[in-house]
Amino acid sequence: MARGRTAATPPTSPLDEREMSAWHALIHAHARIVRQLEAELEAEHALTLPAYEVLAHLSEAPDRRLRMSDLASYAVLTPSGLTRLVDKLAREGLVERARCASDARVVYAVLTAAGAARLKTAYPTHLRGVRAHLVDRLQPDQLEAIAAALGPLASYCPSSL
Amino acid sequence: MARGRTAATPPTSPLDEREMSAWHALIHAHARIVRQLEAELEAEHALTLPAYEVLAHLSEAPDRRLRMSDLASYAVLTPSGLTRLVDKLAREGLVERARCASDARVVYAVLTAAGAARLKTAYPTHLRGVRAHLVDRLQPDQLEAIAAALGPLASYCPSSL
DNA sequence: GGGGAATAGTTGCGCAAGCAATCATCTTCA
DNA sequence: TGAAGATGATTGCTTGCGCAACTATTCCCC
Repeated sequence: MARGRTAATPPTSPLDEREMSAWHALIHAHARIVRQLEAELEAEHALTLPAYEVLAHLSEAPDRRLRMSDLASYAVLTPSGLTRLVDKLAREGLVERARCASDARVVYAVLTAAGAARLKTAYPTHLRGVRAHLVDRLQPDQLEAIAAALGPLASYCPSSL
Repeated sequence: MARGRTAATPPTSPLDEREMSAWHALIHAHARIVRQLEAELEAEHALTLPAYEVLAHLSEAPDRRLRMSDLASYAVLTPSGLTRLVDKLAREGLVERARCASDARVVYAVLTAAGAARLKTAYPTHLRGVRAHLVDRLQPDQLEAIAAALGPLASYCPSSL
């Protein structure tokens, strides 16, 4: 816990102005962007953001299928959260479950034709939202900086780690 | 809606590599950081992150009190969410409600002594978390870049807008 | 090869929190 | 002044989702 430090400093020094504002900016910007995006997605296509992301990731996966646990990390959900989300999407016919031949423990979520179609219609909304609320409001170098700074903190860890 | 664009471009052009990775980095990093932070806060002090933020904002407010609606925007909650959170904190004796003399519609949330004490013990945990999961993993200029880029997108809008 | 640990996924449970509707109060302006 | 609209806060309802516990399968290795 205690890494080398001199006697007089407190356990950890308080956040300075820059640190505080970065932290708050991250929290607030995220909340605002995600909320708007989700509201639009929900209003126009009856999809939550995680649901959209599940469909999107499946559509880009080989064979349009992914293991549940990989999908969970992609979609920023816990395994249990993903199970229920896939339940729901399956009820709507947008994905299907498929067992894995070589390992009976794993389950694949597979994008159905209906799911692909739904994704296709929702895509413009999502794209427009990401642009309107994030991308188009930043300079290219700012986008780069965010990706470079936050990317390593995200560490997808799909199946690995 | 449609700002000037030439005929051949699609409604909105798809996200390029840089844009995609910034967007994903934001989503994933946020999720990861907030989850860890919240887990620690909850385990050590039985406080959710929004609850901590409410206490923290109150402690810095003049007279240790804030209007419900202002507090809601600070804490990144909807009014209804804040009402219930304050309900809960009040039940635990960490905050109190106070009516406003000049406007009977507004309610102040006021930090109690117990709330201040709880905040004081939770502060190190929060601080350590923000450092460990965000601040200490970035270069100073990266923090600056995040604050500069995301700050405007957050737009606190405390009571004003 | 069989027993214990690890891994994949699912469920029971509970809670946090958003939306829409409602109530109370204040403002405005005819 | 009094009726319509704004504003602040709360509640009913619903849902998404995380944790912890559980089952099923596979891996490891003695």
